[in-house]
Amino acid sequence: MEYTGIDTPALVNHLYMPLEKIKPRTRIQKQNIAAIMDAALEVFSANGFRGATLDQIAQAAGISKPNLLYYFNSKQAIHVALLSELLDVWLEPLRKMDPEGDAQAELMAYVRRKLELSQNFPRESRLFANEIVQGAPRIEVFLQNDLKSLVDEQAKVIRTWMDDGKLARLDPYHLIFSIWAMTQHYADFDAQIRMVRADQITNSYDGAEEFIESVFRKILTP
Amino acid sequence: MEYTGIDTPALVNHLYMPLEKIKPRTRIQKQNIAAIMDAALEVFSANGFRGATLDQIAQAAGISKPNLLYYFNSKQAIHVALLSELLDVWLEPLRKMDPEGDAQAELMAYVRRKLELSQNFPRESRLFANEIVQGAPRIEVFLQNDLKSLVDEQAKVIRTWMDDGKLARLDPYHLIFSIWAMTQHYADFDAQIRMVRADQITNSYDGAEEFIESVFRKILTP
DNA sequence: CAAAAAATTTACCATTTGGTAGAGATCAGC
DNA sequence: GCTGATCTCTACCAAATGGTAAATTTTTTG
Repeated sequence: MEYTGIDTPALVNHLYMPLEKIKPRTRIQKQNIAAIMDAALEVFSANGFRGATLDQIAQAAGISKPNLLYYFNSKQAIHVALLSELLDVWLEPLRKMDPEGDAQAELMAYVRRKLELSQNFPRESRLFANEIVQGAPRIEVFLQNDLKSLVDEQAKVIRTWMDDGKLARLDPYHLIFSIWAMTQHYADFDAQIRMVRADQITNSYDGAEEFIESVFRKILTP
Repeated sequence: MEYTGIDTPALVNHLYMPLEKIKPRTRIQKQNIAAIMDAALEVFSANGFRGATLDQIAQAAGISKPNLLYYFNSKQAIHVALLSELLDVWLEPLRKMDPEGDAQAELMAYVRRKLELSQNFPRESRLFANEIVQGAPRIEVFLQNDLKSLVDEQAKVIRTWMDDGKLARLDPYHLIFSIWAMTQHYADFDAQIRMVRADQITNSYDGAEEFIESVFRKILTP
């Protein structure tokens, strides 16, 4: 997910605005902020917040550390900017699940979109994984509010579907968690999968779609 | 400071890792090493290798940093000792799966044992999660050897069972990965689950066993 | 109990790291 | 092509961090 220029925390005359969305105004800002965000994604996702260094990020972005700190005035600021830019995209598939649509088709589409997302954006997946494994200290508020209400809402939808006999009866929360678990596993534990299957496949996702689809089709069918 | 090779240097006259090979000889050694390992598990699992500091570990263990370094001569050494002490325990359930036993019962028992393990030892689960998400730099060799051959072996067993019609036909590797994904998710993403379900449950594992068992029963039944 | 061995403490050190100051260079708009 | 705003560079700094040296205290053992 490359930085698009939309809703990014920016720095104006060395004033840090934590979650304010400010459009970069100049060509150079656009360019540098995009480079920084991409570099930060790379470095944070591979090392976690504390494991990442500003020097690494600056180098990956092709600028100097002080210059990096001209755009984001702290390490936290970059991290927060990254996460908040990403959270929306990450939840879109779940949000898109339509109560009016066909129950099984909607859920299978969710599974498929979620898998695609983690396949196409494994670094983003690992960025979140790093954050959550370590207790989600920097996105706590978001999880408790936005994520929680979305999940609650969609769990209700799923429960209605089950009540109507359109899906096998299962705990909706655990169902959602199992979708997360199985789709993200391939991105988050990519290293393990590649090492275990080194002689058989080069891409962790090989065969994953068929497997996951068949699993969820089986367990969702009433 | 950070090096990736395996270090075996000894402190004073004895004490080298892995811990299994260490024979603590005195009461004090036994006590302190146990305290250090527990503290290190706590700190590493919550912060990752790089995010953990020796000061934190020493404090959690109730000793001074130099004293800590009297028992383990580097941060790496503690980490390696921890991981190698744990790896055996962690793989035991998979190893225990018996080709002669009843296919479904064996696999369901594996699922149950794996879930129990991550439920009873969530810190251990997160220790591995941290390590693998970041590319498994310090347990690469183990994954490529011990883990790989065990998985290959048991995948063969599972395939035989499927050939004999005792299980539904699925990719054995993906089946194993899905077991890992679903059981570990509750430990590794505990923070997320607790925040999403803050008003409903206090323990992430609430309802997990029933759900997971019903899922795997469904997908394994031919 | 005395000597040897083991354990702990105090006092350091070199690097790394996040972050700053401020001078100088470059750019955009008139 | 001038001027103010934006951008980048050099030179730093203080705190944190992994680790060491060596003296001192405690424990074990003959």
